[in-house]
Amino acid sequence: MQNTGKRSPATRQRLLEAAGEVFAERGYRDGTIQEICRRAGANIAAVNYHFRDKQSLYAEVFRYAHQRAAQQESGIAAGLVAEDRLRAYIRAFVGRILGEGRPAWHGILIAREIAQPSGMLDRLYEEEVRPRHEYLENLVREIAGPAVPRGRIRMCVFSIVGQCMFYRNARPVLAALYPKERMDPGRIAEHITEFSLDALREMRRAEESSNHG
Amino acid sequence: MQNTGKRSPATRQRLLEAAGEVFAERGYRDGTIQEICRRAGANIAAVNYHFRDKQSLYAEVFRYAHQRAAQQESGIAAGLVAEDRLRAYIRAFVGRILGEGRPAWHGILIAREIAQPSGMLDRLYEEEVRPRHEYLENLVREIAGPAVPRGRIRMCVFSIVGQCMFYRNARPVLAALYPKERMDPGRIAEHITEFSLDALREMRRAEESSNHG
Amino acid sequence: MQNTGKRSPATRQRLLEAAGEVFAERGYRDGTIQEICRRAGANIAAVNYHFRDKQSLYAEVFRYAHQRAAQQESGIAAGLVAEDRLRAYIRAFVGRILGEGRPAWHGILIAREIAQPSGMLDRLYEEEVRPRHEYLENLVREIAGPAVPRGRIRMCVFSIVGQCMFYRNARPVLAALYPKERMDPGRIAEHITEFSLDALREMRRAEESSNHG
Amino acid sequence: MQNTGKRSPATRQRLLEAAGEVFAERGYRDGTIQEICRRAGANIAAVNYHFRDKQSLYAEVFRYAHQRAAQQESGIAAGLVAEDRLRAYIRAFVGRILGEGRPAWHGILIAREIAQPSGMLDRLYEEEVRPRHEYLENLVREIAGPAVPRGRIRMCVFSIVGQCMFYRNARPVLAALYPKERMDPGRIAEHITEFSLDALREMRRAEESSNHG
DNA sequence: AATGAATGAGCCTTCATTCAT
DNA sequence: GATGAATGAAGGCTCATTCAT
Repeated sequence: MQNTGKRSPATRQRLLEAAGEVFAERGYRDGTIQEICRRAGANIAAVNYHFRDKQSLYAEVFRYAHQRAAQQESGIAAGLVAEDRLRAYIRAFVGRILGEGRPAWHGILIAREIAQPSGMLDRLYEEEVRPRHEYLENLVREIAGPAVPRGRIRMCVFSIVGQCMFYRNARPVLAALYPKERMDPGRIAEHITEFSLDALREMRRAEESSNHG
Repeated sequence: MQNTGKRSPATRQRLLEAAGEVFAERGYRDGTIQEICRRAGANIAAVNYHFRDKQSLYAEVFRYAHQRAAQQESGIAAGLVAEDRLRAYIRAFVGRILGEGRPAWHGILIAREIAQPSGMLDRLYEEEVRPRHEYLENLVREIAGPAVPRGRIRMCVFSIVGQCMFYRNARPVLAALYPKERMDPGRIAEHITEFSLDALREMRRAEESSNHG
Repeated sequence: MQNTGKRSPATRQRLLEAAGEVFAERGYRDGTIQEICRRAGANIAAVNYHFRDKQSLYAEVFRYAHQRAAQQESGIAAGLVAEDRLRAYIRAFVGRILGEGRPAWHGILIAREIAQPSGMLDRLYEEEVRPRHEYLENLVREIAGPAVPRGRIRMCVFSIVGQCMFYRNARPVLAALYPKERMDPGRIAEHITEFSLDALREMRRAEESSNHG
Repeated sequence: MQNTGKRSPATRQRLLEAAGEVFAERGYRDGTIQEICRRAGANIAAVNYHFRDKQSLYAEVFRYAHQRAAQQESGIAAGLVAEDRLRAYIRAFVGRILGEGRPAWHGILIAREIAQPSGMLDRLYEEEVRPRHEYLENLVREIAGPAVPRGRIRMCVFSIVGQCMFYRNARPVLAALYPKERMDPGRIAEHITEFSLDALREMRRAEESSNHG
């Protein structure tokens, strides 16, 4: 019916893209297989044929998105000083979060899963979240200095990530509160970087003066 | 069957409490009326009897929670200097977010709504979120100084709120990544306060030196 | 739509009767809930409301049929000599098997379950089959005499039950092979009784002569 | 994927064998084409390719099984006296029923069809069942004598066949009721033969005495 | 001759909602 | 005021079948 003419050898991929969109828009439960198949131009039984289950499709969507994201993220900012690497990282993070990346629904999906975990995130945590946190931990350690205790470092990472994620999670709120303002990823990233660098530098200063004094 | 004997004039309230819990745990769609009525010890038709709709019940739950929260939140920290008022505010915010407050599900519900808005938040935004943001804006303005432009001030508010909210949204992630660590609201609030104050003070310093220099 | 007018307080029972018929006619898998509800004049969701599951309904049908059968079967043939009790038993058994009893589908259902056990028969075996076999064992023992070994007695019970069940299981075959003949339960029961008594009496004679000789 | 290399001209036969097993295990409706093709190592479209239908495959399975059985069954017991021919026949029948024959699923399939006729048995009845019944009728006539009326003879055949079939149909029941006992085809056949011969001989005696007296 | 991707019908189940009591 | 039996719509899933290759 739909999709007449060619044979579309990549129904599976179209299903993944459609499922990503639908799940991002409506959530896992509200996103129906019918809608997914409709958008993919496929039969209603296509999901069950290519993936086994709605749930398996959901898991596969995450794997697919992660894979696509990994293809895009290149070695940004190799060989820069720590502060500039932090700046680059935040810029990329905020950019991706505000929908500049390719699979626009990836971030939304992750935010959803974080708000209402469905149990299929254990792998996601290890593959996506932990590497990021460890990368940031090293960066923050370099900037804040070796004297800052580990727990402090970690909370600084949380502070940075929290500032970035805020623009993802609170987007509808911000749109409602300040409807006129445009979200400029560059400006946001610049602010977060400055805000955080100020705090980290001050932390190093305080730590050093308290130790060396 | 349940609730024999008395007339239970407070069925309505028990339904609200039960609905709050259920919606917080399972979300709007996954939270079934049957479960809500079961927990409230009420008949399955009670929801449609007392409230008109599942949706109306949902809206009423928000109104109810806001009302309860308003009863609790008193005028904390009146008459302190700005930095201490910020400290007090963050402490209260983080405390409430980490489940120290009474209706434990209130914060969860809001976080859910933010992640997946169902359209009944317009009122919520105006009644709950905007006052908080405006209060914080004034605080940040006081600390950062009058020279900082408005957009900057606003983003600082976002940075503060983002740091706090992170511990709500990312709770399951953090529990998975760092299972051994305990979340201490006091320590967290202290860190966020210091981190933010460092940044704000530095901002004032930079702004003043660039203007007065 | 159906069932207008009264309120039909016994939808549950009508569902049980309808389910009994449908499962007997079509089997568990082929018997659809839709057909059951249609015959019961109930909504398609009625099965799920009154019973939880199709499977639970199926189990309940067996319980219900057993209960109805127990109400009917009275203490037939108390105080008769063994041979006449056997005659009475076979007559009742064949009569029930050939559909003279009330829930005509009960026997069919059991035959079906025996041909393709669905796992919910463990209870059935203990409650229905074992008592019958033990009753018959005692009867056969009385007739064949104490000298016949236990295994032999048991196989005689199987011979009797087998002859009776044949008219249930092979009904369609017989109807196809001998379409003109009518199945007369009385004549059948009389034949089985004579056939079996002849064999049992001969067994006693042989046993006694071989022992006492 | 499966079955690479060769051309597998015997796919059709493998499908028949697999279908026989699957239909015997699960029944017609529950036995899926997918399972059949999987076991036969064939493509999922193979059934619809080699046979037209699932139903046609089912019919073909019966024809195939009958053909195999016919190849095996030779002219047992030619030239014996009637009683010994009956003994031989019962022994062969019970042996086949208890799974000693080659296509183990053949008997199960027939038992299934008898319990739940699917309409494709008309041929089966004529080709398999009627010859057996006629053979037995002649045997019983010889043993019971010419004076016994035809209806009586026929019911004796039913008694014999019923005793044998019982061990097929009631197998799971017996396994549940008497789990320790082993089914010995030889002993069973011997019992059925003796039980029946006793009854038939007595019948001849009674008939003769009542007629000639 | 044979494949496997794709189809569409149909089933079981869930769930919010209504209605007579 | 409150109950609970009953409803109907909709979703996920299975499965036999078809079609282009």
